[in-house]
Amino acid sequence: MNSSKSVAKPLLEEGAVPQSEEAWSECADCPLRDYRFCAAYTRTMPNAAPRLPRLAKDVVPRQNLYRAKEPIRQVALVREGMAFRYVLLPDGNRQILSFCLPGDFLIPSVTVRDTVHFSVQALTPMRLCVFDKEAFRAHVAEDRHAMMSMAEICIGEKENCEARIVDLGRRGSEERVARFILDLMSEMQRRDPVKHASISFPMRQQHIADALGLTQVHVSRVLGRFRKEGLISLAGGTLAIIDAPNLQNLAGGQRD
Amino acid sequence: MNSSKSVAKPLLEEGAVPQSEEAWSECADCPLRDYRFCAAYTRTMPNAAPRLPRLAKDVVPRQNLYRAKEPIRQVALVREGMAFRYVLLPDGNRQILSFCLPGDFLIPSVTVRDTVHFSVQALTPMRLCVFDKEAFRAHVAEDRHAMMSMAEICIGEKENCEARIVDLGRRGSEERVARFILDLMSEMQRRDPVKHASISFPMRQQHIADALGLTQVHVSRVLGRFRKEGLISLAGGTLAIIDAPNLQNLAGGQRD
DNA sequence: CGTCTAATTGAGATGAATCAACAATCGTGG
DNA sequence: CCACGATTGTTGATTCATCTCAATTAGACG
Repeated sequence: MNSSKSVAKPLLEEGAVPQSEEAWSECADCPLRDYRFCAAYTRTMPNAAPRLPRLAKDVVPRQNLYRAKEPIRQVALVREGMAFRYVLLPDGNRQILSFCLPGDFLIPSVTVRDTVHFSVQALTPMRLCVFDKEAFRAHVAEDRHAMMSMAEICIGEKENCEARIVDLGRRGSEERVARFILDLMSEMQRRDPVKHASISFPMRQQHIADALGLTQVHVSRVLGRFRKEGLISLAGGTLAIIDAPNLQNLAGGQRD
Repeated sequence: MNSSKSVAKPLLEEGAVPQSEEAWSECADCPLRDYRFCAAYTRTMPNAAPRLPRLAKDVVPRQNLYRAKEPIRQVALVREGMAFRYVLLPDGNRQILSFCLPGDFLIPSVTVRDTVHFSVQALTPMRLCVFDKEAFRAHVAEDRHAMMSMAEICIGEKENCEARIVDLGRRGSEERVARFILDLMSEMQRRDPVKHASISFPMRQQHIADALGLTQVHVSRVLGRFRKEGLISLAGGTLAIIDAPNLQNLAGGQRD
């Protein structure tokens, strides 16, 4: 099944010197400047230097960023690109738990945990902001804003999980796919409030299937139907919602 | 479908005087004394009075303890009995997200949220420990142990959600039911380390079905098979695991 | 171009849902 | 203590959504 044999390497090499000057200046132009943790992080800029050094790191699609149950070494935040969190079952099946979009931590629970039970893999080329784990925890422990931001993020993630449970437990395949598309669209819009007619949609049908508890073949059929009915257009990694109202209907109303 | 028409009343009446003396002394004999938040709460006992007043409250099966999207008024912790968290879909279907066992908060995210998207209903008669919401938040904000405890609890809940996503997305009905039973058993054991051959199992087949994304009819068949094969015994609200190894096999190995 | 991966399409199998009837259990009041 | 209605669980027959297997086409990329 999905076998990428690459070995996970630490994102931040041992003994690497955090390039805080360079990293620090980058935040100023970052479109995520005001989003969630980044807002807390850049709060005192440009007057004070950030208390927490940051390092940039680029990764390549299909690269394994973390393997389930290994000790987590650093804290990584997505600056550009997408990744996904997944668990591999003994029978070779894969369940994707969630996708990491720009502004997300790869593993938010690193705040409290040294290990998690899922793995993380890059879906596109990515640029990550990497923090030292202990420094990050110390920072969160003493900075009230950072702490609140992490609490907010973890609870938001739990709410997403719960929404997904409802999808998997009680909705049919068309409903699931429609909601998936709409959710992704609105998440992207929250991060970049400029309204785009279309968004980047780098996941393959296999990813959608593994996230929604379906088969790639079945996802193909559902997307085919959506296209045929003029609800969406999806090609070359770009998605556009053509008939939002009817897609909403198929999705069984708003999510909340 | 599941229509209990009772109106949710605040667990703690307006203006009620917290009976802190009485409540305080009760913790000493509570079997949950050393479990999670309770451990943090009773940490300074019996030398100092608890900083956070507590009130006992009893409720009755099927009673609605919280309705989705209403403002949360108090913080409630289960002392005895069970409840479940669920969402009701427009089509009348119900998805149970999780069960609240002794020692659990009904709504852990009350630490940060004033509202959540699921409802909570008592499954058995319950005894609850109720805190004032603002006092609780103030307490958590200033007590490092309480804070860590809440972080631990919220992240643990997220991990449970993720495990459930894997179940719903990628496992068949027998696997789901077997895991459900084993998980419940081990949760009960964590709370009461005394080894019992059987545990209280108050949920109806409809609850199991709504938790696992199945039908009550199908759950009946699966449980029937389990009984026939001598894996479990389940009657009169009491469950015993007879053949743990084979049940584990059906469940597709350990959960982690 | 040729090769590899991803997507489409069809035919048939299957696990779980649905529909329906019935049996067992529980709680309650007489 | 029994009789009753209400709730819960069991079982069979049938249907349906989704999976599986398999063959084919379309894209991506050197």
